[in-house]
Amino acid sequence: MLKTHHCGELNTSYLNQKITLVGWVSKRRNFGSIVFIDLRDREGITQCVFDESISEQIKDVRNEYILQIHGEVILRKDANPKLATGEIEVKVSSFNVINQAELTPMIIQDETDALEDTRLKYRYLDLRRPEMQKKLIQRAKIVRTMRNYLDDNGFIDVETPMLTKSTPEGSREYLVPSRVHAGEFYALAQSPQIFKQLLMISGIERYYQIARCFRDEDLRADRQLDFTQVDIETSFLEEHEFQDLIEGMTKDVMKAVLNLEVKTPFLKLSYQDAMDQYGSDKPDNRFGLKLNEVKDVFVGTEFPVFQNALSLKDGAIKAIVLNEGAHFTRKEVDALSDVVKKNGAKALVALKYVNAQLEGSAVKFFSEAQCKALIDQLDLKENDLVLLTADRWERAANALGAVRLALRDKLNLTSKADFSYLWVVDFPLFEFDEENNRYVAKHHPFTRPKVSSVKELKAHPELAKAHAYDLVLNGYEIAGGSMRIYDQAMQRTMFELIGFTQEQIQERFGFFVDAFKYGTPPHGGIAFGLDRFAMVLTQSDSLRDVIAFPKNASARCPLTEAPSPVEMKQLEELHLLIAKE
RNA sequence: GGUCCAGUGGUGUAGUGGUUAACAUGCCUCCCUGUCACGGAGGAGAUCGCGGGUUCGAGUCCCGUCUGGACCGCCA
Repeated sequence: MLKTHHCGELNTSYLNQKITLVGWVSKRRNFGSIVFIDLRDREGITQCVFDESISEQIKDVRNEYILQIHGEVILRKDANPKLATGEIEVKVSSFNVINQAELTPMIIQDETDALEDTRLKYRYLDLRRPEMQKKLIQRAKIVRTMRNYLDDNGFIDVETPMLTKSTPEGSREYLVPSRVHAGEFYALAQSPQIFKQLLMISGIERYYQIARCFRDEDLRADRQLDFTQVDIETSFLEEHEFQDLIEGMTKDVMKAVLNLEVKTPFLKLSYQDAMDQYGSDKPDNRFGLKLNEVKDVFVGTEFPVFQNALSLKDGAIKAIVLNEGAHFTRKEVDALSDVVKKNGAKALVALKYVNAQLEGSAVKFFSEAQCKALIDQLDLKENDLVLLTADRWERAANALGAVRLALRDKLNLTSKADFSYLWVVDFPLFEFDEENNRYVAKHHPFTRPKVSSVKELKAHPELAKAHAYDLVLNGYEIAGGSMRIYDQAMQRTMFELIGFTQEQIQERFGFFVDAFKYGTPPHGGIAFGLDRFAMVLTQSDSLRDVIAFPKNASARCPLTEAPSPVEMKQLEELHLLIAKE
């Protein structure tokens, strides 16, 4: 037996026992004739003491060597309350060096000073850090809790193909050339969407899968090329029944992982309200600074910045009031103005309310009545800062919503230890793609419209709402789903409205449309972004902290150096040629 | 595709156009019997990402390029 205990379990109840531990040398403290070694494994750290009878022998032992130590558990002279094993130590009688280690390129402790690039290159060392191990363990606990809940509620875990058919709609796909069929390609699944719907048609009724998905899009701190979805689909449930089920699962996860009780039901906000109040379809509602609509106040103003919004049917003038914000410097306001511009709106107008008067370069364009109306409507207090953006409704709301988040970060208005869930519901069914001059499905083309008939949908597609819902946690979309269309005519209408010809429908989704003919149950589901969920629950800043071997922001793996060129022979087998640049 | 930020011993940072590039940590040697971020003495370790330019003189200014990060577009 290599070891009798692990490095996190010994305490005073083991006093005087002879034990054997194996672990990595985390730290040496050398006092000449007495040497302390912190021995580390995945469960924790135990201090081992080498007294004068043996200290000379470990003179050459270095950090990250793997030691097997035999010894006796004894009480410490001075306990270390920071360690779980801090009341005891092991008096070493003998030891073996199981393996040596070269000097590591980074320090293996929680407070590492290494940059992420270095950490990813030596990920196997980075993952030795207790903090990283804790995150992986918490992630596993999230998955286990979700599995248990779903298993207990009659769900069946079914695997669906990763190599599947290309459906060039939605995100860009990874194509995989077929060796057997020259010139033909699989696509890596962007999601098991179609298969899980087919499983409903098969009568599986309740399905889930921990599914790896692949999307060839640019990465972000909260986006990876391949990521994990907890994919769920059910038949015969109403939207609210399904949401209740998901809330129950979320509650279990919070209890199991963080020992937190969360209150259900979660708040439900319509897309319209979320945008109006928070300027986001994934609002962080842990703090105030809600948006106000003040277009009415400025009707008839000469102020050029507001003219366009006032003339547009869907124009809006949105305002945020920041209490005690009047001290903001020009530079600070300019930084917020940059946020607005970056998010697509034209300009940010800043007004200060001091000495019971509005101040700011825009004020000269406003009538006294307009100023008074603004002060009343926003209920301004002395030293308030008012931030205004005028544009098309969605754009103005979105831009000011970004300002709201910038203020959150600047003023530290939230804590990562606070968790707030909400649903965003009643999304528009379509959005208009100006580039291609057509409607596209906001969620996806299988989403059930909230309309009474095909006729109604055809008459006013732009007005239709969707049976779609996003679960939002602290400003992150952690899950998204919908009730699906189960009517053939409705599904065909959806495809037509987003501009597919009959031939295209047949070519891309023929098998799917065909399946609908044979008794499709009402169904719907959701997909959790597991990585993102784990990121928020572990209070991490980046998805990369909860993925063992992630890609970096430029879609490379610094550890394996993927992607890489391949040999000509491989390309030939796949019937491929690389075009010269 | 775009915007912004960063690149200096192993690691992480400082560095106002001017001497031998500084600090912390890690590493090596020696000393130390109660440390736990141990302490003390000494030491090694950098062609300042790369290329070009301005200048008497560039880590510092300019241009290009590469790498990394954040964001916008994109992510049905």
